[in-house]
Amino acid sequence: MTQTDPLARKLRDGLERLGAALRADQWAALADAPLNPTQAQILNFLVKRGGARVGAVAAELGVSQPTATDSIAALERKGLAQRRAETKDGRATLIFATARGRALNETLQTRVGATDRALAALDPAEQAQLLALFINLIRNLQLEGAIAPQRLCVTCRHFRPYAHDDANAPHHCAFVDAAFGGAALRLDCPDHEEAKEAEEIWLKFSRGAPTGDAAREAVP
Amino acid sequence: MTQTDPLARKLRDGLERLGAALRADQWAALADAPLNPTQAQILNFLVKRGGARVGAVAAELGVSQPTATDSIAALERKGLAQRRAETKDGRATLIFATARGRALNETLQTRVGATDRALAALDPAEQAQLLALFINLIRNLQLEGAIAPQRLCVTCRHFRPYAHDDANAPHHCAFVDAAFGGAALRLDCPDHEEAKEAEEIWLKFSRGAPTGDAAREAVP
DNA sequence: GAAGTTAAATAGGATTCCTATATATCTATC
DNA sequence: GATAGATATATAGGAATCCTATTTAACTTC
Repeated sequence: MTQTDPLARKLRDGLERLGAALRADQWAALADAPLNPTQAQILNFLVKRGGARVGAVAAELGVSQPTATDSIAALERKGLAQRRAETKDGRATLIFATARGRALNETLQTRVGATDRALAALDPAEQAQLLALFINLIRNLQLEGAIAPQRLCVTCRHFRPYAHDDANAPHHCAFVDAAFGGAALRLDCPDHEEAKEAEEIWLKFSRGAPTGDAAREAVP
Repeated sequence: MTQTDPLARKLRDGLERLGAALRADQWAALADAPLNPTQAQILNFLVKRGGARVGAVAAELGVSQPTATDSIAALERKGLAQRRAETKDGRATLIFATARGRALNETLQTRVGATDRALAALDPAEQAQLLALFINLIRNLQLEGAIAPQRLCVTCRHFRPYAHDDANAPHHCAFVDAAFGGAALRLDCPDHEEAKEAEEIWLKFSRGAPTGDAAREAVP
């Protein structure tokens, strides 16, 4: 592909538009809070991961390492994050959210913005569709090396796509040993372990249910 | 809704992730160009619209008006945009891309980044699905007043959803007087005219094809 | 152990991005 | 038509983001 195809170009424009709306939303949600969207995003990442290196923060935000250092310093000044030496590697620094940081993150994460409402207004089938498409895109970006590996179900060694007949919960997670449906697929699971045979799992997943109705819905 | 529902929350996270990837992409694509993603986005907007007011630029980017003024000034310093008095309204300023600006925009828009490739890797049916979902979301945001009115087919008075029997091109545009399919729906059409009966058009569109197979695909 | 690689910090600087306010101009009202 | 209010932008002021290039320290490899 030497040229963007028109539809992909349109989708990028749409993504850009939604991204801008999300960013504006975040500023609005933080109007009374002592931080800005970038800091809030880092804080949430630190809480979710229970600490992270500077490089991981930079990769998560998609910014350069010095920028991550800058923003982490801002969080530190505000007493929301702390820096500790990494024992395994003397070059590295681990960043943690403080108790105050965790508490603040908790209140911020429950706030509902315009984008949340727009997403919630989709009907459940559309939401599930969108989630599947996002997972697909994130996986594509990961394969390209454009983003750091995400903790997706579809690349996890515990994931068994279409292990069950139940159309509402066809998948199985071997870690929690439970069946679940497409709407419960995760983008960032703490129990994730990268599968060696990720490609194989993906094929099984993207092929859809293995029964007769696996035929494409586009076909009448 | 006083609390984000879990799936909507997950979708917001996904959107955030894709937005970050897109931003990183834009920086990479502009590595050798004399501007940054924000300026490039403004420049593209100015070219698409053939000029815009400061306020419209701010609304498009989802930033405050002074921020838009700042970035427009940066484009002006670089000789890529120009400011003119708006004749209709003495308070307003119209911003235009210069010939150099238009030329630069042209070369930049043809560049293909990681996000474009990730989108292009989706199969055509998935791309069409994603476009429909984006349109739905953008419309929801517009209804909430969270973003400025976009020039969408689905809110245009020339749009006739499912006017034809052809499953590949069921819609009709009365402006160009031609049939077209879901993949050709626009997010920013220069010929757009806001429909008075937008809600009605939307209902007709979202209900799907009016024939017997209009039943929800979720139903067996 | 030397050379190369990697993680983070530092330096330096342009720009983004905000809120608050000033200025002009338009619009609606008495 | 004068006046009050609303609107469009610019300005002021300042914190942070964000970059590239470089330095420092620590790990890794041969």
